[in-house]
Amino acid sequence: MLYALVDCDNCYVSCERVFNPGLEGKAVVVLSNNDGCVVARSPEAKALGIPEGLPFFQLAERFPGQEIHALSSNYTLYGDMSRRVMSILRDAAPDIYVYSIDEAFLMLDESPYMPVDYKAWGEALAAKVRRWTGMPVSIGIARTKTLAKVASKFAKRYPGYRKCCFIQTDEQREKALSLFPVADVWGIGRRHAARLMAAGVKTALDFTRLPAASVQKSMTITGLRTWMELHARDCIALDHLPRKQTICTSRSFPRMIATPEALAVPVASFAARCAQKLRQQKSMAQTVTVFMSTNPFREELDQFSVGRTISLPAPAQSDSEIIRAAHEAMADCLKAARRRLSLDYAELQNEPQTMGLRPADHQWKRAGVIVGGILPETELQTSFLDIPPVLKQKLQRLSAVADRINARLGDESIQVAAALRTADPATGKALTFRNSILHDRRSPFYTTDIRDIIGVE
DNA sequence: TCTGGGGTCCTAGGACCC
DNA sequence: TCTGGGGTCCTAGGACCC
Repeated sequence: MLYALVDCDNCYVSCERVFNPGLEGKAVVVLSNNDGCVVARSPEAKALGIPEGLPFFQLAERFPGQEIHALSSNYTLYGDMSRRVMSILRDAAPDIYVYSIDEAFLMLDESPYMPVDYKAWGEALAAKVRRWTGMPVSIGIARTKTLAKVASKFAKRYPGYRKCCFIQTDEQREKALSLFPVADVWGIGRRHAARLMAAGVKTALDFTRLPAASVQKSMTITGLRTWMELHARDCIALDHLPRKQTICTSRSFPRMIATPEALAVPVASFAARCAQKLRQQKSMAQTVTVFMSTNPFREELDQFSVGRTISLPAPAQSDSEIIRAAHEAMADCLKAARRRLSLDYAELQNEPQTMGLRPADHQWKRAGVIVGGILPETELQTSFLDIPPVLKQKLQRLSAVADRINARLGDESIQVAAALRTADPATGKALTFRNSILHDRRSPFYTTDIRDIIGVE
């Protein structure tokens, strides 16, 4: 068995360039939600030394006079481009595992009777993806997934590989690992890398020469698996988990929020989105967690973060059941926050100079909803603790109808009123939490909205 | 003024039971 | 004065990924 890792080069930037060739050869960055910080960079932007995660507002300060194109993220576009790339990969190999929006593992058979020149096969596949979608990809092929990752980095870095690197022999493996920084190995993160470097373990090859027992001791079984994979022993399983075990929707707010009424809107929106994801993967949840935190960058303000979990009376997947539980959990969170504040208040009363001062409410910067205890959707089980079965079925059907309308007319064409804000004073249009998120620099929905289709003049 | 989001896995340690 | 032991379950926190 061989693994081919197909990795899109600078995925988000490449998506933008397909439809805006003027960005070719320029320093381009794509920003997170609310245009918060840099999440993707073109090679030119990397060459300028722009770090990943740099707050957008520091970009102009840190790189004055540079021509840098900064774009809001357009996940609709990236998701659609990803789907196109993956469908080509699915034609190339029957067994494929989509690992993330920009990566997939292809499982390749090796037959002694019909040997395949996988190096040439990979080069042709990369060229085909590029020609059909405009997306540049790099392909690494090896006996384990960790080694395939290493190979793909070589394919990306050196044009001589023509977008495909095959680590075939032991000799090639050792050579590659001796040139590969230990910090870049899949599964070795910042913490472990720093410790290894300090101990003089600099390359992936150095790492493979450590005794297995000491690797397990300091990096648990997870680290040992990585060690074995680098020794060409296939041991990291990609669990084909069709259903996620938890589903989370969370966002930072463009401005901080202090009142429960204002917080209830995004929380309902997150809950509805979680419910929608549940229905998409044909699951039901047994618990709903809400968490929220203040702005850690505003050190002068009172800091607090809190999360509370509600157990549902029976598994649920409808918008209204999940939202109701989320609001209950949110109320618990706020109660805990208030308790904290009144403790602080009591302490303040003991200090003569602050006596009589009332601590201000927390200013929330970020919140989220997690649904857990996920079970496959089955026949509705009746439980005497649950809402009446007739009502439950009605709520299910209501959500299903909403899903169909949104599938046909676009997301958020119809939604639960609790996730709505007041009308936008300028346009009179209902303003949802989601379209209150800032994305001033977003490209058009070239591939998914007929109004945004590219024109030729 | 402005600082991302969504997951998984592993382990230590506490709660609880007998 | 002396203050069990072993098992299981759960959770929080840390580490990692993209």
